[in-house]
Parts: sequence; structure tokens; C-alpha cells
Amino acid sequence: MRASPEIAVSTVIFALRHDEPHAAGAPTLSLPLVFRTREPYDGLWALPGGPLGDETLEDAARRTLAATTGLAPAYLEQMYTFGNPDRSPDDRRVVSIVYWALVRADEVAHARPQQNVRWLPADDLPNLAFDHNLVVEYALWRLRNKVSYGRIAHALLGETFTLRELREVHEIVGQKRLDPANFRRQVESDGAVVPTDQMRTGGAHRPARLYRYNTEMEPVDLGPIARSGATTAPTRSTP
Amino acid sequence: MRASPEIAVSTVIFALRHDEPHAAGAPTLSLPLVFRTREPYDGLWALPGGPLGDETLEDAARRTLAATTGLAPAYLEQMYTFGNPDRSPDDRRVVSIVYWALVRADEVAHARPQQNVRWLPADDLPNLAFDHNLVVEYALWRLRNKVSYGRIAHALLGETFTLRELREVHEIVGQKRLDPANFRRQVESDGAVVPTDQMRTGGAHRPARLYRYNTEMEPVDLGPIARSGATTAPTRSTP
DNA sequence: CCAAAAGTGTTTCAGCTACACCCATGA
DNA sequence: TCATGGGTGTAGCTGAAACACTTTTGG
Repeated sequence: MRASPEIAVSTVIFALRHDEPHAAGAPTLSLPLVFRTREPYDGLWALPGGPLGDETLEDAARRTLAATTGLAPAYLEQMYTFGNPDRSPDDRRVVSIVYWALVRADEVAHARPQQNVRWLPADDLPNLAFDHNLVVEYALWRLRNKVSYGRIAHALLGETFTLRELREVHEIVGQKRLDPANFRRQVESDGAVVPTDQMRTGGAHRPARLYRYNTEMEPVDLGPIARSGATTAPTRSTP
Repeated sequence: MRASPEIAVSTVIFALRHDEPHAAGAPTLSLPLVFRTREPYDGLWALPGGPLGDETLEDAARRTLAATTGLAPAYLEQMYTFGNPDRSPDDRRVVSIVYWALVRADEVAHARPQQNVRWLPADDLPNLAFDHNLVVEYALWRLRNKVSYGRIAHALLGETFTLRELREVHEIVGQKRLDPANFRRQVESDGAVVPTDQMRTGGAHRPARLYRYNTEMEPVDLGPIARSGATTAPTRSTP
């Protein structure tokens, strides 16, 4: 006879980070991991998470995320629940409800990293604790397949951004070069971002117009769940 | 202080059913519901489900489904986990991992209905127990938005079927008429179904070729989860 | 023969892709 | 003035939609 399963909530948190501050070159898609200092999997990295408290599943994910990065995610969505009986090597059984989140590059820069937490590149991870390599792989797959232009813009970039910056994000996430001209037209006709009257100068070239996320647009269609407020903000607390 | 949450697994099971056997007209998208005979929600209909045992989450869903309909689903996928603290009106807290399934019309016809179970039309449900109206709404949304031709063919129809039958299924699910000519071309070029050398005669018109699901084709891309065997493959119980 | 559904052919249109070309700025 | 990226124009391809048309059966 076995004890009743425990319930945990974990989160895969993606951000675009420059390995060294003010460095040139493209940023890297990274995620924060926690170093385990006890069994099981002592000495391995694991996804941030913890036991479910007297709260919503999503609130538990936000709490996890805040404890790790000190940040509020621009995007947070339930991803999958992992519950195989043998996920943990000891005799406990843990059912993990996994969320995935995107946070903005500028916010990440401000946050001071916690003890035992490090950001690692998403596409070159070491062996992780539990089934967390699989979990991250799935989150990456979701990011690459199921996220729209406006959503990524809002979630991974700052308040304003040039179309070049937005395109770079998509090139990193989608792992392929995009035609600047066609990218511009797609994004503009999509309506998820709108031009501001500001420009970004400083480069040795013509200044680029700054764009902003279009708050009028509905975000990704998550179906009845989003509309019902079961997972997301009840009264639209979009900052 | 509150007791630790219970874990339950429920399943939304869709099938196409004829309200009366051998009736003409289009079949109806229906799902089996269980009549509750005790609190909470005594006297209301609820999704089939039960507590998680010493088994995989998916196995729990299959067990649930078998107990209700006596059938093995042609399609089964994890959908969403519901865990709001106030889902149950009493002081218990139940976290429900919900799967959704498709079963074939011909299999449903053979199964003898269980006590306290009835099939109801998906788009005209009464008030259900717990948050199950929301759960079904979400499952319907997934069915309408995220399912490909071949998958629906395999899951809701029998071994062989005419393109007209397949088109009818899509018209019912997608709630709109489809051009027979264009539908034929799309399905054929997609490669998910292949023609047999048999025909279906009997109508007052030219006989229709029978098609069969293409087992060579990969099903829907579920990402790394499906490939790893975390949800589907019987062998390889990846932790 | 007629009705009805199976199945084929063809035109049109929208959207994407590739790529040529002009614009504005810093050095 | 030159290099660099910002931004525009446009020809060509591809695939979906609409619909006319032929084929084969039962009545």
C-alpha cells in the first residue's frame, strides 16, 4: 500500500538573456533552474516549483516564479500534468502540474539572482532531476509551435521595440532567418503590435520606428478556459 | 487548516451517435455522463471519473472510460488540470486531471449502456455537477480547433468509410458545410487516409469508394511527450 | 429517363516568398 | 561618400474556394 500522491506545481520560465551585459550579438533563450542540495537527485538542477498550497494552481505557479526570479511573468499558461508512478526514485509519488511562462528581458536584467538559482541556455541543458529534461523539451516545443507574433512580442520584449528586435526574437525561437520585408508586413497586418511616434536612433543607419504591443487585441485564443477566468486574470490585470 | 487535496481523473468522451438506430439524418456529437446519487451535486449529471490509483494518469483515464462505456478509445489525450480551491462545495479540495477521448460510432453501438449512464448531445447539455460544463466546453473547443482530418477519421469512424461519411463528420464537428470536391482533394493530398479497392453500393446513386485510415502516417504531433512515451506508448515507461 | 450522389476540371483570388530597390543615418 | 540597416514595391508561386461538368447507380 502506498501513500496518497503529493501535488506539486512547477514552472518552465523562458527569457531572452545576453550572456554578458551590454554584449553585442544575439541573446540566448534561457531558463532559471534550482540546484538541488538533497536527495533525490542531490547535486542536479531542477525546475523551480513546490507543493500546492491553499491557492489556485496558477497562483501556485506565480508564487514559484516569484520565489525564483522575483518577477511577474508577462505570459503564464498551464502546460501539462506529469504523474507517472515512478517519477521519483524514492517511494513517494508526486503529481506535478507544470506551467510555462515568458518574462521580459529588461525585467530579468533588474532582478538579482537568488542563491542556488542559475539561468541556463534552453537548447544546451545538462542532465536534470526527475523527468525535467522531458518537461523542458515539451515547453520548448510549445514555444516554437504554438505562440503567435503579438504574444511573443508582449511577453519577451519590453514596452517598446523595433521590428528588427521583434524579428530577432522570432528568429531565435523559430531557429530560422526571416525576410525583414515580409516579416514587417505580416506583423503589421496582424495588428498585434502598433507603431508609436518614437524612433530608435544611435545605429549607423536610418532610425527604426518603435512599436508597442496592441492592448486592444485579444491575446492567443485559449478557449473557454481563458474566457471563464479559470486560469487567467479575472478582471484583466494586465499591467 | 485544510486536508491535502485529493487527485481525480475525469474524461470527456465524444462519439457520433444516431439518436434512434437505423435513423436517417446526421448523427449527433454526444458524450456519456454519470448520474450522481449522492452529495455534492446529488441529482445532477457529471463526467465519468474517479480517484487516481497506483497507475499512470492515462491508465486511470482508460479505466474510467472502460468502466463507463466498456470501450477502448481510438484517441486519448490529456486536456487540462482543474484545481481551483472552491471546485467542490464541501470542504474537500479535488484536483481533477481531465482527459478527452474519441470513440468510434460502431463500437458505441455494440456496448451495452451501464446503469446511471446516459449519452447526451454535446451542444445542448443541462447544468452539470462541479465545473463540468466548463470542462466540456473546453473539450469541444479543442475538438473543433485542434484536430486534423486523419485523426478524426480514425477516431470517430469505423475501419472503412466513404469520403462522404468523413466529410459529414467534419461538417458536424466544424459546424459548417464543406465543398465535396475540395474536401476530397484536401483529404487525398493530406495522405492520412488511403483508398481501398472496395465500394459502398446501395444508394440511388453511383457507388462510393471506401477509404481506410493510413497507419503509415504519424498521427497528430503532440511533441516530445508523445514521442517519449509519457502518455501513449505501452512499452517504455519513461519516468 | 430522372434524381442523387460520386468524382473531375477549371477559374479565380489571397497570401506568402523572393528579391530589387530607395531612404536616412553615423562615421 | 560609403556601409548599414530601415522601409517599400512587385512579380511569381501555391493553395484554397467556388462552381461547372461528367459518371454511375436505383427507381
